[in-house]
Amino acid sequence: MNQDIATTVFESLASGIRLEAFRLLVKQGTAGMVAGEIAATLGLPPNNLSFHLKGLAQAGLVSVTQEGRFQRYRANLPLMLELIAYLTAECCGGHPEQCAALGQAAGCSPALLPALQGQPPNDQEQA
Amino acid sequence: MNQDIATTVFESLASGIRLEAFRLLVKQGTAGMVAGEIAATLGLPPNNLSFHLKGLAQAGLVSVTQEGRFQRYRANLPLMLELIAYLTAECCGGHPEQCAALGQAAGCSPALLPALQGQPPNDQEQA
DNA sequence: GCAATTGTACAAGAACTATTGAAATGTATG
DNA sequence: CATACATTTCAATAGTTCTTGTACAATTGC
Repeated sequence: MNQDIATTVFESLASGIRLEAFRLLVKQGTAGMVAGEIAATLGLPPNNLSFHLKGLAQAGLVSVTQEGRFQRYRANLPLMLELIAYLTAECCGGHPEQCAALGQAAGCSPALLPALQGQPPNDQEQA
Repeated sequence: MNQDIATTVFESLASGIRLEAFRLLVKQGTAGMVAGEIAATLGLPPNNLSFHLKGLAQAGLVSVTQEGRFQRYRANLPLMLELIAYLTAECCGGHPEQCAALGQAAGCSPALLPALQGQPPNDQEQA
């Protein structure tokens, strides 16, 4: 993870259409969805959705697989985890207990946490 | 958390300048930094930085406190946690074990995790 | 009250992004 | 081989964002 990748990812999620498409794919998990399904679910013209899915794919947030004449899209969760780690790197200048005074967030994330906890804090490649 | 807030936050972090400013403030923790310090650290013209800090503040990612003639900025970590929860809401369609096959992310985030784990998965306000 | 310092607000131009419609690509089917 | 289907690509337009320079407001100290 570096600044370029991070800004690209954020830029990708800065559009309501791309954000909804990504969240929809997160919900589907490894099953993913084909382009037409996504367009129908979100009520969007296929060419417009294709434009945004392309952006998500270039940012690495989704992956694409061809299935006959369908294109199946899947969310890339590991990238999100890297991004979170990048954002909170060296957080609170070595006094992370300051960050612990929080009380929100839910969803499915608990399932993601073991992966986070298994790693000791380490420096990113920042200068 | 809703789509509007989420896109605003992502939009805020989609600029390299704002991303670096936010990460810098995350590192400072509750101490925060005054505008001039941030501008000097990032090597930016004060008016340009002010423009971007304003965007971060409007998105809620940073808070501002006046200290005499200084403006002290601090990162808003709880908002980031809400955002992460929003992104991963209902992830994998009720089969979150699919998400567990990850292995990355680090930094200070382990300190943030108890806050996440304390909550059972629940629905967001999406339709 | 006056000047210096810190920080923000405003305006203009260049660059970028989003949406739409039409056409093209590639795959399955009769 | 011809047709229908799923998706992408291209071109044009409209709107938005970023950067720079200048001007303004607020606080401090004499």
